[in-house]
Amino acid sequence: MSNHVARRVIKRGELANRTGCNLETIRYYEKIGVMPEPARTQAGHRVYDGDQERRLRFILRARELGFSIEELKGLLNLVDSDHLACGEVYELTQAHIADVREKITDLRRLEKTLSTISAKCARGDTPECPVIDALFA
Amino acid sequence: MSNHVARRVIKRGELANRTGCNLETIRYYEKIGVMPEPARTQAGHRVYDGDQERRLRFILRARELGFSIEELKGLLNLVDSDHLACGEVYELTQAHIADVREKITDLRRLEKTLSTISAKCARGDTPECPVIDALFA
DNA sequence: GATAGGCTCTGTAGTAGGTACAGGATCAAG
DNA sequence: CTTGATCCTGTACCTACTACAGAGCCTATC
Repeated sequence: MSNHVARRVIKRGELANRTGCNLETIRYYEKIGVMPEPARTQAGHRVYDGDQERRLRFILRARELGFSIEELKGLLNLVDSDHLACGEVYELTQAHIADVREKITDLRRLEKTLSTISAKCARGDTPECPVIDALFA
Repeated sequence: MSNHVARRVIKRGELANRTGCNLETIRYYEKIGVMPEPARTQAGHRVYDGDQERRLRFILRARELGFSIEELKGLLNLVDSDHLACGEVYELTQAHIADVREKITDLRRLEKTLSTISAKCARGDTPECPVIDALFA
């Protein structure tokens, strides 16, 4: 007997397969409140519909783009609100871009320091090592 | 009465102050084995000497340069060994530089994607938002 | 209709690299 | 001798997951 409202619902394993998301991560997203509590079969198995699959893809994409869970929650609040204001999304995105740029700057500085140090290296078997010296300095 | 071998020893709080390291982090480094177990006063208070302060500075500097704790342990093993081979240090450093460069590349790609998406943004109060659309895509 | 093996459920523990307590002991100054 | 700073220990918390154990369920085959 098929449920009269059932239209293409899937279980957790299939959702994981279709989205490439780890099985347990889906449960985790439910726990932290970014995924809604899904419907259940009589036996208690979670069932997901197309909307929920789209939401999960949104979450995964945002995470892929480096949005933290907190930033993601901000985006989802906007998505979930009736009056989605593009300006607010823009602000969040700009803030995130600024974060990313800062990280890039930091890493570039880091790379330069490391390269400079390691360029001095004789690479020999000697106990004199400019890398170690630089770390001790 | 001063201990006959005591020469400029400090306690954990002063070590933290002098190095800028968090107080608890020192204990943590001891726990994970990158800092040695220090001497103790009769009351059980940790005391550190100049060598240990230098070692902590080394650790902090390596962490600042983005070496993971595992990488750091590798460096410390070399430092602690009798036959410090600069070549090995060089290898570890090069591997780390490669990691850093990869992170930079990833973040640059990310920044480009985010900038492209957000450049399309009208920043209006409209419910049409290219950022959200891009995330749902 | 029994059974095998897959799936799902729950709670909990582990990862990196720390940070932050609580509750008690000790130390130094007044 | 008291007060306040420092120290001790163990444990919990943080981010963002991931992995497991032990149980229950579902379906295909015999």
